[in-house]
Amino acid sequence: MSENKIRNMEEFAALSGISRPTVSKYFNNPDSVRASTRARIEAALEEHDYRPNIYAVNQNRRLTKNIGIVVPYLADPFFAEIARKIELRCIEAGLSPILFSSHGEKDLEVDILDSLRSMKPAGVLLAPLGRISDRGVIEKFCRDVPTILFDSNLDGIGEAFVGSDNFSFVSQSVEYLTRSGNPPVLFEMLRPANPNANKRRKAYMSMMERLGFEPRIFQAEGDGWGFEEIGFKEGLRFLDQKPAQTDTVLCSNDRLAIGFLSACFERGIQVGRGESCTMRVAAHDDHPFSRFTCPSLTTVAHDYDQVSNKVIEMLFQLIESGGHFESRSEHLYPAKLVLRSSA
Amino acid sequence: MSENKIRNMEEFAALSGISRPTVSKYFNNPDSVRASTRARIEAALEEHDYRPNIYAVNQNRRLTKNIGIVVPYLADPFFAEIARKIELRCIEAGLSPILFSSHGEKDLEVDILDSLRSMKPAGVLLAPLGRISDRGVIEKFCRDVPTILFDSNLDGIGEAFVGSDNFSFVSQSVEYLTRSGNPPVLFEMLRPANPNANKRRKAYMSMMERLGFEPRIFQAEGDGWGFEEIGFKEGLRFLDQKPAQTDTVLCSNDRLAIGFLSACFERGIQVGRGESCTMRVAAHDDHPFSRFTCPSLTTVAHDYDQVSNKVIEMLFQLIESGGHFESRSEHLYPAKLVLRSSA
DNA sequence: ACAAAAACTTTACGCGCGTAAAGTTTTTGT
DNA sequence: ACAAAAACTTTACGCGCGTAAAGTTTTTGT
Repeated sequence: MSENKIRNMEEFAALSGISRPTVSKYFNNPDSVRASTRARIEAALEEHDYRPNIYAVNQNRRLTKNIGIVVPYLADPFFAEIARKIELRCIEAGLSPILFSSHGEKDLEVDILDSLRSMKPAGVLLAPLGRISDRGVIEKFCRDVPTILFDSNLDGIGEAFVGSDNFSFVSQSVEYLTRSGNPPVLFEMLRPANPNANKRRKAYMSMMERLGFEPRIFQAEGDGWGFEEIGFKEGLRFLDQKPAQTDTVLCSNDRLAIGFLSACFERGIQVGRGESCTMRVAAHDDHPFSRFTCPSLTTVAHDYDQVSNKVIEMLFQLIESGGHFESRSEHLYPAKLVLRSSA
Repeated sequence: MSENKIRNMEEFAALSGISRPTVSKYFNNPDSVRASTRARIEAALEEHDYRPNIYAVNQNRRLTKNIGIVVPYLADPFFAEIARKIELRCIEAGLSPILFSSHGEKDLEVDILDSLRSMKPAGVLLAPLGRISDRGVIEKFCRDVPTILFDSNLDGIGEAFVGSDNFSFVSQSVEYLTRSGNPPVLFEMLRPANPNANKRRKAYMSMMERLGFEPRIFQAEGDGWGFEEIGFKEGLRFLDQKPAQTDTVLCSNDRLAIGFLSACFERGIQVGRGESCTMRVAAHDDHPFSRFTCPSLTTVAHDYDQVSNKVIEMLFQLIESGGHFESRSEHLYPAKLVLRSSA
């Protein structure tokens, strides 16, 4: 590796003995040049380490190879995990993923879409905030930029939606809980940050009806993304109700359940299937920490791999189709019951 | 907002009635033009929504306004949290933060630095992987790109280091535990992913010596960033040792403790200060979930705000100094003991 | 061995901006 | 009100690349 720095493609082309337009062609697609010239260019690349100026490249391309990935709240390990999977797949495919988090704030989501728009990305994978999203802004964005929604759906927006099937989550948890004990009360947020929560409530209602039980819902107060805190505080309020409503609680998601379990512990209530236990708790999502709660949490798991694979597959299809699909499709993946100790 | 799209700054300048060089000046620094012309430009901006092409802008600037933020493992909520704070501060200051996660992989860290180098960032905030980092690559990167290290230090690399004082963590936890009960055994990883762990071990040794107790260390097997799993599995191994070593355990970090508490629960061991409890557990970091473990975890907290503020302050100083400091400085912030129920 | 096809070179222009230089207008300070 | 300073306009060039067009060399297939 010689130390003389190369300023631009012109200089590099001269050193490699290949003309600049051909070198340019190579960087756009190494397979588009003859094997012998490719070898010469790569030999020169070994010697001199040169990389095309990404800004000059992107200025002249209609679309870049950038992929915007937007999640609503990165401090939630669930999103960190799925973002990680998607990122790695993009890198493998020679694309440049750029990760953004809306941090639970509507304005920040708008700002992110704004700067994404000026980045001319080949595609955007957007998990919207949901209930509090500025629907108009997102709709307009999706008309300008090829976008696939994931995790939470906004009807009719984006080229496609990929996510888990909320009915599948709830049907499995309700079915299991009713089969193995008393029917569950649903513990959820009064004003959920995420539209999946609404779908889960509806699924709970319909499942309970189908099984011939009366649905009962406890709605926790509190806003924002501090679900554990809400689950804890409102869990205490729930537990302190007299008379006790039930011995079986189904939390809308694992993060609420983590707080709820903490409230049970605080009140000295033993949770689980054992004889000495007076409460059963289950939830949905299979959060990375659910294996380590006390007791470990019985939950229903997303199929991370299926969802992230499908997101990537749809993204590639979208890019090949020139950024637009004939019709919008929705892809829902079933969830898997994970039996642990809490119910 | 009229709908005719503006192609470039030339067109926008014409519409605003101001010459293009002055408009360019405005976008670089709105305060550098007369108030009256600024008003005219901003009036036109209201009407026509135009934004300079970032690629053309960045091509011509020696340095961009991009700030690279690199963390070792984003699925760890601790890093998600500190990244969030730093990101928001950059946005406030008119910079463009770009977040990367090494996902615990050496090669990915190298790739990230590689692509950051070609992005001509005004500055980079790097929390390196640590023990497994390719030290040579990072050293070379820091010579080319103005970089501030945070969270974990690499001696002599980067323009400055900002982080928490590991000795402060351990001195407070050990002091508290010895004062209120039996001296603690340190529960740590045999091959910690992070150099902070080594500093904590040394601090533990010296604190125990100073207080006149014999240091005892349990080293958990296992590699990678799945700390909870390691804490759980090796926690079981620790608890099953006969004879029992101690009733007081100090985990090197909270994520190990989350797994360890789960192991205690599994073995039916009651943890806490109460009369019926047979084990005390404490740790370090004040992980976002530590408030919701069962029992809630006594730990020592990073001063997130101080650290992230200082990181940002040093970044701004670095940019003003033209990317280089006269001498490398290290800034360590003391931690704060957080008493909860586990010890 | 030959023609056709493919891949290359040479030349040239354009992308959308930063920015320098020279000249003009507006503002500032007394 | 006046000169000096500041801010502007006009003109022009450069950044590092993509890419088109015309001409040349190399490869391919028979």
